[in-house]
Amino acid sequence: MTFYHRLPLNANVKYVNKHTALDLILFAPEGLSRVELARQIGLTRAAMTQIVNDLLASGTIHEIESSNSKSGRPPIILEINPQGGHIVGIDIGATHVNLVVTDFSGRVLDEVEIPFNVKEPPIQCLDQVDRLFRETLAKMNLKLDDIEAIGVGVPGPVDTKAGMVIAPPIMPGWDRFPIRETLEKRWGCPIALANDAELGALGEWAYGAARGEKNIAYIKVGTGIGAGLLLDGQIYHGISGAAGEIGHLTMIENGPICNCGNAGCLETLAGGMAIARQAQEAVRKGQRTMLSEITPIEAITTRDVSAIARRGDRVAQQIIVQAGRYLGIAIAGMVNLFNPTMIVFGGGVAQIGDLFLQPIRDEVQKRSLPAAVRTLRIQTAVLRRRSSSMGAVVLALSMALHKLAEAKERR
Amino acid sequence: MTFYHRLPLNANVKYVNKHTALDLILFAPEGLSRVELARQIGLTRAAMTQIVNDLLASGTIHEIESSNSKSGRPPIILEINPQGGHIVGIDIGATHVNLVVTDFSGRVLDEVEIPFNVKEPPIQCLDQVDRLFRETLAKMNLKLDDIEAIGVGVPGPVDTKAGMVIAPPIMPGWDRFPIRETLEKRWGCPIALANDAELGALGEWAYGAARGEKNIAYIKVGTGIGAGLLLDGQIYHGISGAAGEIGHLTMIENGPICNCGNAGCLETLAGGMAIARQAQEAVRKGQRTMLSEITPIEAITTRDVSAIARRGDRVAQQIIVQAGRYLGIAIAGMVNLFNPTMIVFGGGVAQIGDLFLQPIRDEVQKRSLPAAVRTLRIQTAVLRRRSSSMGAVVLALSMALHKLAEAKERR
DNA sequence: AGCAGATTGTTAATTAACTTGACAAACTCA
DNA sequence: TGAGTTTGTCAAGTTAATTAACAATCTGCT
Repeated sequence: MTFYHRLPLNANVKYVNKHTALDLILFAPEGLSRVELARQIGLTRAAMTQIVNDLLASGTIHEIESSNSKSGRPPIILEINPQGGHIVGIDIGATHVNLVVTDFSGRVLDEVEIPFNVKEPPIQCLDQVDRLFRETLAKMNLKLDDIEAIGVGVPGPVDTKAGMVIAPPIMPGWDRFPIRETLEKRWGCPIALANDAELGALGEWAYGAARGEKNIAYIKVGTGIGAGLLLDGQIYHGISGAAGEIGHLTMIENGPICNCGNAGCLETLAGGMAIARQAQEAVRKGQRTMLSEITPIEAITTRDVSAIARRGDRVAQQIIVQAGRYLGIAIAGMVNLFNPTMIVFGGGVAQIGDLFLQPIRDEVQKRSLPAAVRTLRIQTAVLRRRSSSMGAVVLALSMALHKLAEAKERR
Repeated sequence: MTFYHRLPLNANVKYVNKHTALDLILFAPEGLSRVELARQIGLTRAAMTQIVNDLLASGTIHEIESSNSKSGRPPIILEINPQGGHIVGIDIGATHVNLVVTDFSGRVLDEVEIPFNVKEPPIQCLDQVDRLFRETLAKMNLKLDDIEAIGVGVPGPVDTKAGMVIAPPIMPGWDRFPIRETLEKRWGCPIALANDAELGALGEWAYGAARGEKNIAYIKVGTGIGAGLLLDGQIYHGISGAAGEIGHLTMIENGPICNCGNAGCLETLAGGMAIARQAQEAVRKGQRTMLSEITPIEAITTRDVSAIARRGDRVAQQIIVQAGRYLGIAIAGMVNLFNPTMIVFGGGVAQIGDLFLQPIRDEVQKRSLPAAVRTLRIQTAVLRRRSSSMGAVVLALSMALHKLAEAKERR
């Protein structure tokens, strides 16, 4: 069924069509011609000429030559004008901050990443992010004025309107802290705040493994586990921004105790924390493994397990495969519920690669509806550590572009 | 983020606004005035007068007087014209067929239900539905011509465009059988085909427990278990129509064998089949219970367990509570994933009531994110056995109305 | 080279849908 | 009874789209 999409309030037709065209250009990797735009939106070429002229006049887009044509006049390709300014994407993770600076075409001009601890007080944390941001700008000889918009991802449920996180499990000190307001005041620049997994989905959809896919899920497997959902090219947020919180699905009714208070949560079995803990337990039990070379035992990290597994250690491999299996069961459930075209795995643990991914694929293959599996692809993120910060760029860029397209429209 | 909704192809603005207005009137329980419509769509009153005149001229809607006004001229309330014709909604379940005939305002004029076996060949099944349909028309002194549209729900993943089911687990004989084509040929009337759980969601949203909710899930707990999702007022279908297939979520890794081939599926623990099976096992084990009064043991049904539980039998109660608990765990996962505003339980087993619902609520409360639980309501379907067939009516009615609004528009 | 055929993009005239602003209609309240 | 308020309509003006013709620029063929 298609109930007709409601136009935004104060529906101005040209407004809608112009911005639709802008979005289409933004997300077409190779650019679009006027004719192609007209076809996709359902307008005539004549109308599209008008709209495109508007966008050109505002400097939002520009024309580039093209040579590939089978017959007839070659189309003039339209692209976002990269000279429009700079965009910054910031991914605030549990244990790191990743920051990228791009131009308006999404090309990464610089990237930095620092270790970080989200459990510290928000003001202190944001100070640290502020320093990183300003240092990077200085290094690039950029001023605050050169930045048109900034996207920020955080690892918790976001209230987009309020610009804050609500009751976040892994960053309780941030509950209702006015993140967007604080940063906007500091940087004097429009800020878009979103959940990091949602941004990962958006990033991989716009620039990564999931280009052109219709319904995707991005699974961030780091210290914790979260999912970002993109339905029909839109972030699906849920009613209170808590959609995609798969880390606390109950996998074993009386399994290991989770710090959320329940038992047998997915995170206690498949996250980075779970892998490290199981490795430490294996050593304590005295199993024959290279993991025991690391001292003290508490220092064993997921990265160690991954490295040692790659060197052929059976115990380490077994831990990773088992984690993958549990994650696979959860993902299989998600596939039955969402029936997406693609699932992209990102975050630190996902970097382990096929050793981790294959048991996931196996379980999904085994446990999901054949109809759903047939149309499904499962892959790792191609933007790697940048998935979320590039998603933040997309969000900020979209914001900046639509503003630019309006701003100069006064005729 | 809001990427601007794309208008349908051949975007005719008036077309969109007219149909948006029509949908708003259709789903406003008490009707709407021109001013209210204008406010919701974002047009002026003058423009709305034009659009409403169009709809009035086509006979799609009609005006009714209203008296409630605080001050100023009382608004003229607009409603769907019930005289537009008749709509039929048919819910083809695994073990029954429910058929309702309504007028254009969704008022039920007649309802019939017969036992049924979906495992028999599709042609035979559709013959049976055809007979039921024609008998009911005859009884009501209606002719085929009086029916403007028919909605049909089936218990499997539907390819809406093709009008058939794809690889359905519980009705394998129907795979790719041209259901819509067959019925359209027989009845010479537009048919809308959809999944029964999706229709349940739609029905409860339009006329039942979930009116005005934004994101809802309808859980059909009958012989099997399936979910229908309504996200932002639209059926969420997934890419291959397999969204919401929660019956085969893995709940216990090495649990009871399911007829889908896996082990520990939700359906083996919480569906109608599971409840009956466990009751039979309890009697075989010689537990002290009223269930043992039923002979032969194989004849014990879910309905028996429900009835005996209501009379205070501990064993029967325990079976139902345990089923509710498992379902609750699955639903808790779904809540973390979807973050809906409401979950509505329908289907035969859900009719048990609070004995079944309370353990579900408890588990969800315990296992889902607090942010998601706070905004969530869990209830039983108010349309009872009619949820899905009323959803089919909504689908068919929407189809018929939008056609009617266009048909007479030639000026 | 030169022309047919194809496709893209533009222009001018026309049409359709919406807005503006004024006003009539129908109620409540003092 | 009249002031205040809200709904609905009307006529004129505005804007964004369509239609239809044409210019521009390529490929392919002879």
